[in-house]
Amino acid sequence: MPYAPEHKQKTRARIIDAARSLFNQRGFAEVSIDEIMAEAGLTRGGFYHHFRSKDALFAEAILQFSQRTPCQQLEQMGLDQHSPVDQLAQHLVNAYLSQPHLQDLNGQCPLVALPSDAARAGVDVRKAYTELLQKMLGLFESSFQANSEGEQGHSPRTNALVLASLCVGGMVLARTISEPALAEELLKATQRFGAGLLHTDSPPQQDTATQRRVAAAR
Amino acid sequence: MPYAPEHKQKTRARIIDAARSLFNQRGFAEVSIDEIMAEAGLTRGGFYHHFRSKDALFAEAILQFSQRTPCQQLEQMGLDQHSPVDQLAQHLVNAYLSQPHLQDLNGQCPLVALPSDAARAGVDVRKAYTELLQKMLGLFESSFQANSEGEQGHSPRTNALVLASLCVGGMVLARTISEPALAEELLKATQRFGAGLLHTDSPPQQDTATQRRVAAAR
DNA sequence: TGTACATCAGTGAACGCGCGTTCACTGATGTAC
DNA sequence: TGTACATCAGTGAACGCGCGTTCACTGATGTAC
Repeated sequence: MPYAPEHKQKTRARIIDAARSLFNQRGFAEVSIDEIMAEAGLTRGGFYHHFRSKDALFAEAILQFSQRTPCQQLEQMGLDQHSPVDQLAQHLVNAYLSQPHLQDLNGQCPLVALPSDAARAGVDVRKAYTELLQKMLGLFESSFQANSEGEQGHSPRTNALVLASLCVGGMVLARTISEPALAEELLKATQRFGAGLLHTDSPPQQDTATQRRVAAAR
Repeated sequence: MPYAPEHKQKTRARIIDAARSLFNQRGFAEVSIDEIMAEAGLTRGGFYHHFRSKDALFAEAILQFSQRTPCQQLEQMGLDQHSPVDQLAQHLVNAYLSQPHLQDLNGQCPLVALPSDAARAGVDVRKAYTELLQKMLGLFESSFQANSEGEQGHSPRTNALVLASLCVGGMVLARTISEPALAEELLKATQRFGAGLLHTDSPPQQDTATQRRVAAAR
């Protein structure tokens, strides 16, 4: 048995990471297997020892990100499962709809980077994409559940679906348009609205004093 | 002067229409110039008599849609500029976040069909994409202006940015995921939330009776 | 402890293919006489 | 009114190129003796 058993796994992980980064930056169709393998420090020929096809690698790349989502990164940074869940959601929304995330082509969320690529890919890719969305929804939903105290607003599930659409939609539009000022406007508006939704479950009714308090708390 | 002057323009429009339809269905990189020309009833060679490059055609295709947006279609269907503007916005949101729009790969809004394609294209494409978004924002903003009567909610501009992000984000996610049930959930949730936002400017506070009234009105 | 060996991760040349773009041409058209 | 002509929209073969994938191979590795 030549080579340690983890050797191939490490190489495989390196290829997946290179693929995720390159796909995020330039899209699935625009990146070649040659480039991915070179980025991973290898040559083209070995690719099919690790993956069935380029499409299979695409699915793996999204799955890998799904397991390293900002949620987990925040969790690892001191917020364990028993700390108030809404704080985690709030941090995620703020980080998601931020200039750093807008600039971070390499590390950005695939939900934003690759929506139309994934929509046209095979079912494995779309399943991975769905799994990533489900994770985001789960986090938001439990945050709304923890926060709603018999109020008359929408259900936690509805609010979670709305907040996820807001995060992805705001960022997708900001990414695509050609005017930085409008992009900034989009991020600010969706971030503020999302924060209000999470904080009080009734953002449009909050007065400006509340808005100022929310802003200061950040 | 052979051929009537409008002859070339008609051919050009036919090519643009074929391109918009094919790009919408399969993406920019996945559709070849051969296919577009064939769809328009022509052969490949003539392409460069009409367009500088494939990228230039992409920009034209988005611009063309921008001039045939659902807003205008609704406007042409009896709602002139002086009728209550919020009705137009309401109709647009309902039509946008609907199953028919989800199924209509051919005629769908490019904001939804081609976000990551456009994000990686040249500046002309991104400008066309921006123009399309601006039109949507303009419609929403004037609707919120007409509807807000000194309430304490967000500004019309913020609400418009949020509603546009919601429409695009909800539809992009619904398009991409692999589970029809979740897609339907996304459309329902974002549509209901968007309707509430437009109708009362304070959706999360509306009680279930109000929700039922809004639902019945549709 | 040292050596021969079997394994298999990684190599790089080659395959067929379809792409965007170019170009010499053709032939349908409206105009001039 | 009829005909020769200049125009230019449209044709289709050809170009160079890079892609995803295959395959015979090579050589670094851990194991068996």
